[in-house]
Amino acid sequence: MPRTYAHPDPEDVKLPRVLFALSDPVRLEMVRILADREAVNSLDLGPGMPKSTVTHHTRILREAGVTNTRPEGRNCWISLRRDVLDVKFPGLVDVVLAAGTDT
Amino acid sequence: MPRTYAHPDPEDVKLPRVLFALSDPVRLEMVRILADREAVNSLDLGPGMPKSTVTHHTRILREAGVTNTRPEGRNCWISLRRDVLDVKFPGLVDVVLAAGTDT
DNA sequence: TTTATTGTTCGATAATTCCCGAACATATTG
DNA sequence: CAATATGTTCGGGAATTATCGAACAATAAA
Repeated sequence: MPRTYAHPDPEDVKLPRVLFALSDPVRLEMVRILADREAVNSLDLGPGMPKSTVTHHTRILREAGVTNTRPEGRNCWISLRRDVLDVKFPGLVDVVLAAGTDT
Repeated sequence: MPRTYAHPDPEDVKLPRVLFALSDPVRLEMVRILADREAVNSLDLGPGMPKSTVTHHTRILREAGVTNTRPEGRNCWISLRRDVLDVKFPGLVDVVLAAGTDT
């Protein structure tokens, strides 16, 4: 599958795009799943979801700068880019994670 | 003009919708304008912008629960619903305002 | 090498969103 | 009442987004 994945440089991670990436319930849930763990296999972010749909959402998160995607074998390890997010938008990830699932 | 405006109850203010409302540069700028002041006349939120476009964006902010709209005469005073936002999503508004205009 | 697994890419469709002009409603002012 | 100012509503057109099946590429395993 994937050879390389383009990630925005930290200076290109913009708030509106990040907020948009987080504004979808599906992607918000993905972020919640990622919060606890170091990295997660991409398809595990959307259990029972069509693969192409998972790809769609993970791509939006990645291109917004919210996540990092590291290919390994035929898997994709996805993680939160907290290093970037916590510097550029301190508290944002915490705020989002603090909100309950149904809020 | 307007007689009444529907505002979501605090328990109906949901994070995805709030984040979506904030994910647009135009609306983000509106929120920045609102941050300092107690209330702002609606059309002052979109200087030089078509009125119907201002209405469009202010409606999305209002229906998401981000702003309050109070009609007075033929004006609309718009304000941030910090009372609700700061309780439901503590830190969110601060995070957004802390980010520079170009980030 | 054949098979199975993981994930992407490519349509296609339905739904949403954005932008704005024109017409309208409401309220103030002359 | 007539004229003006503020903001909404309606309509349409362009652009984006969401969802997903089908075909495909790449890797790992048998």
